[in-house]
Amino acid sequence: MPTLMLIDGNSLTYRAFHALPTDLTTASGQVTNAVFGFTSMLVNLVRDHRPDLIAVTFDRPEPTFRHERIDTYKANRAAAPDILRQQMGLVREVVDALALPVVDISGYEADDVIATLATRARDAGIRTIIVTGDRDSYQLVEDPYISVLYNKRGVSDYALYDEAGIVERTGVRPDQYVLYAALRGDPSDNLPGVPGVGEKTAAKLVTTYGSLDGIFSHTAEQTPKLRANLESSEPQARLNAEVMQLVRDVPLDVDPLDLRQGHVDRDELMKLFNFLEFGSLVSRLADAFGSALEGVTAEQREVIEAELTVVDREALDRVLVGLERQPSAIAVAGAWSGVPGRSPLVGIAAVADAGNGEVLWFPTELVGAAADRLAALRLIAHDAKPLLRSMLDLGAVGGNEPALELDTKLAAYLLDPADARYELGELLDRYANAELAAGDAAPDGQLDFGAADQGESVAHVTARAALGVARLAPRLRDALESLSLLGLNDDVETPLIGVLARMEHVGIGVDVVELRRLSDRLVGECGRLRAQIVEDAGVDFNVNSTKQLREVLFDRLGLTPQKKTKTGYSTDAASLEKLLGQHDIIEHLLAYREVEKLRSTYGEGLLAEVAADGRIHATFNQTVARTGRLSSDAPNLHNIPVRSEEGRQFRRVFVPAAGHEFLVADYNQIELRCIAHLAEDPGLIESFRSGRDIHNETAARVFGVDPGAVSIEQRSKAKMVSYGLAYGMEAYGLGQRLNIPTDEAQIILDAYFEAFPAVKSYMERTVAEARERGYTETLFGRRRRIPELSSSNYRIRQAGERQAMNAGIQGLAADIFKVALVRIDRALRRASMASRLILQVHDEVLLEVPPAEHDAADAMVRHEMGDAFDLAVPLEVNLAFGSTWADAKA
DNA sequence: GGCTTCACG
DNA sequence: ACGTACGTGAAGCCT
Repeated sequence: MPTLMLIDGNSLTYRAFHALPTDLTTASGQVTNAVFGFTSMLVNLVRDHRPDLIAVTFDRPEPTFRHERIDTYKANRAAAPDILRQQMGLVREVVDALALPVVDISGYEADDVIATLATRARDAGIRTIIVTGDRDSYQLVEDPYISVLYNKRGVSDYALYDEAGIVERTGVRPDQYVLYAALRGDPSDNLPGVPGVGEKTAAKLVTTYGSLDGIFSHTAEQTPKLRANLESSEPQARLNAEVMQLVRDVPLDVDPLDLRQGHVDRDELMKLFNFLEFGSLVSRLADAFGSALEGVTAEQREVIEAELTVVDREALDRVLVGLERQPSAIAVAGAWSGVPGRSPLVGIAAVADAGNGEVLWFPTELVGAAADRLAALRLIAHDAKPLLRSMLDLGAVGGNEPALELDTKLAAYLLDPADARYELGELLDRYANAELAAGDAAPDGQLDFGAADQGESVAHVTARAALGVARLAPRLRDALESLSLLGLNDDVETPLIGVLARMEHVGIGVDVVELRRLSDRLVGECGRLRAQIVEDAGVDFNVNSTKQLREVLFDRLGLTPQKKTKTGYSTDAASLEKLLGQHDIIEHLLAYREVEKLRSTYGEGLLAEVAADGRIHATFNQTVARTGRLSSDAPNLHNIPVRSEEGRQFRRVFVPAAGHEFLVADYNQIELRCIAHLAEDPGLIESFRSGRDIHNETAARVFGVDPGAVSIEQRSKAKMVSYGLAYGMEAYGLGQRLNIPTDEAQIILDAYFEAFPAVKSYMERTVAEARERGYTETLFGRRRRIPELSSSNYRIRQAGERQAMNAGIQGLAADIFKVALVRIDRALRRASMASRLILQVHDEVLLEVPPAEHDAADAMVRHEMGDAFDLAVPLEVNLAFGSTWADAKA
């Protein structure tokens, strides 16, 4: 007996979508979780059941608006459909590419089409396996002709039901199933059941009475409660039965015997699978479809292997001349004895001609001599910044501007800044269908130089890395182009690498004596406060342990907990402040926390980072922040205290080189200006263009008073709303920060959005667009995936919406600032100035300026920052000079 | 390695 | 009924 497999395309796609994470995407950002899951299921089903005949059914486009609203029991349905809908078309393409028959009769439910085909097949003596995640098809089961392969959940959890299976699962026979289901209802189709009737009761009623009429004519035999429920639900149950009964005679012009796989166009199939990056599925195709796809294999996967030529002093000049004559970029990779860029460079591997040339190894003793000329080449590298920094540290790079053509790590970050890691081996796997040789990468993805014995193994690992870079670069360049990211990459991010490398290399001067003194003072103060706190508590405990502190405050002293964390009551500053006055310990704790933070992180922490040259050389990370911002570590120079007087002392220990002064410049209100521009809000734009105090202007509009009559409180409230705006703040959060009730905060928020209506619609528009696409985009084209937007968890989804609102704003500000950095650096070099960029802090730059360049630097920085980008409002720059970081403020 | 807290924009 | 402001990095505790 031939076997027909009928696959419910919509149902399986829907299951796949919810079983797999939406961060499953192609290099070009297309989410593929549902289409991948469906295809994988399809291949496995065919492999395992070998049907002679097969068809896939599709019905209505996707959950309609009406469905989304009604299906409140599945909150995820409301948020998910956009990126699910995108993939439905791809699922159809996969099915078409495999030349599988599609039965798609608009106007009929897929269920009814399946029921009709299964019935016809039965009449023709064909066995049918129905594959679906929809229980309605249980009613069709009929030995030996029709069985249901029910997708319970996920992509591999199935149950195959024959008649006995249905009885075992539900307690009723397939021909009784409609009756049973009518009593229970189906929330996903918005069909309520009889209250109080679950699996057991429904099965009992059905087997006892056999029909709706039977059940409803014997309600008197039930318990009073069930009787009442049955009687009040009778109309609904009868309606359910009518709706759930599948139609088995849909007018289809299809003969089950015609449902055979057609001729597969292998080129088309491979094109589609390559686009979807379904490499792993390709090898499974022949296994499932046999002769139709025999011989179809995935693109050959390359394991990177390299022969290397060790360059010696004698050959150095000849080798470098050879590289200098290369028409295309040279792929390079560096090896270090420790942290890349921060420890001694062991050597550099280089390969020309897109990886087809000799792989050259410049051992450590030649790097110094070669660095200047290597840096003058057009280079591609994976994470070029440490390499550039080491070349600068070697003192071998003169005036040459390293001409970076592509940084594969940076490119991968731009393609998907939501990713956690961008290690070479992972990118080769993902983008180039290649892999590093076994052992080249440690479990964390970093290159593994073996025993770091500076011998052969280091050279070989590095050589293979250089070759990997050569393989990867063209693929990433294509991916950047297809996402329209080449401009951002070539004009902003790649030029920035050298700027940051130089800033890291130069570092910032520290007055170590002063820092030591400051730190020591704090150590003493911490000790005194700690003793005081222990005395207040009446028991010795570790004040740094929140766990122990909780016990002291809330158990021993009986103070009132303010809010909870995952592990217990919170002891953070906001909670403690609410307890002020209730016990002396609170005041001392707050003081201790502040001083302890300064001591540990900024006192001891900064001292530990001062290098032998008396300067701090932080690392500026370009591939970390999901918004496009930079980050700083070892140490983090982005969070040096400024808000409190005590903390601000630390800015005094950052000092310019002898005979220089600091120039500090920052953008005024850049994020709020970005909001004004993006939202095109006339009121906000006008407020900024007036040049007057923005918070005062805002308060005047929000509270409907004259700008001259704005009170201090009104201004501070308006300021808080403006700050919270870019974060998607709600009334509750505003209330917390202003220390006012939530409903009062709501009134202020409402007034704000009434005064600036375009801001509100911008926020809504942004979230809607992000949900539809699965990612956000800045004006510069910087993308950020937000998979949280399709989470089934309301809280996570809401967080995703706030991220979406913020991404375009913080991201645009970051883009503008990066442009400013590149412009300042370029202006310094063009004018051959001695002033140097030292530091950046999101919207602030710090330069070291010799007295002779005071005025020139002032004018140049104002100009390059102010003109970095044209917004609908001016970019205002504050600028000041000083002899320490603390002094340089306007 | 997770959690809490807190420094900055 | 629930939770409630984006983005970082560092220190210290605890399992």
